[in-house]
Amino acid sequence: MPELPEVETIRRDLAPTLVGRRFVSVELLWPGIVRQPTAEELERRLPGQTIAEVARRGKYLLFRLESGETLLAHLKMSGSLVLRDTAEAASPYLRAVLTLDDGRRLGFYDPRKFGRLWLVADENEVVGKLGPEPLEPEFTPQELYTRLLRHGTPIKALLCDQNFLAGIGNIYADEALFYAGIHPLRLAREMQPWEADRLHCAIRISLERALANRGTTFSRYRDAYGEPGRHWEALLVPRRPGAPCTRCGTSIQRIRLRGRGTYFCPDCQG
DNA sequence: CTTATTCCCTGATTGC
DNA sequence: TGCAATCAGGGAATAA
Repeated sequence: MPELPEVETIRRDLAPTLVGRRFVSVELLWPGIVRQPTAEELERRLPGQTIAEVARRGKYLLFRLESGETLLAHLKMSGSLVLRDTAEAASPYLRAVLTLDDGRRLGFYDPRKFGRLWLVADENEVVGKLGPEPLEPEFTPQELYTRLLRHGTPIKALLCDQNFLAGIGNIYADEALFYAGIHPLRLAREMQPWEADRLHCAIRISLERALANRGTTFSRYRDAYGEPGRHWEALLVPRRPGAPCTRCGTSIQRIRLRGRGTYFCPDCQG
């Protein structure tokens, strides 16, 4: 479950080695990984293209190419992108290998086959509808408050909606709401201005703390070197029902919201 | 326009 | 112990 901090960690790992490099070949061990165009067309069009920039939008990684086209990758639940200078160890989960002109290889591993690749002329075809980037200056408490009022849905569901705010998923939505002291089922349009301020701050701090620890690994997430992140131990909300709240010791509750496990402290987030 | 539900996929976990 | 059923979840597609 790579979310913004995990994808940004991978981006920072990849950018210095990939910018200026050229793709020389594409090997699709599971062609279903290509969402757009067809697998055959991506195999034909990507080789020979040089990487101008490695960017991120929400949970998407963007490899902007000198041609103006963009290669996009989404890791979804269980994907990882690992850079090596030798051939990959045999793995049943290796779905694609992108080889670069310096001999390095970018392996896309994904046990659950949810992850996808796109090669498009206009990246907005894929990421155009995403909400604001929470760490960018355009995301302000005032803007958050105004937009919260337009929704009659539980705040947790809204935080996970990529068209409302890009990059937050199940874990960091729970973290931010805990930090802000807001119950996950509170309706967005009932939020008070000061609560939107606290939430805005809480979102940023939750993401920045995780980024400083190179992301949260609790099962599969790996950085571009194949290493786990260190943030699992530093999460404010233990993701086990009945575990003591890190702030007050009360038993952490688990509910199901939109099919997602939601953890919160009934005392701190009353 | 909004919000809610189903489905994809497979390793891990739970239940009998 | 073993095997089947259930769980986990990001987001597209679909329904309302």
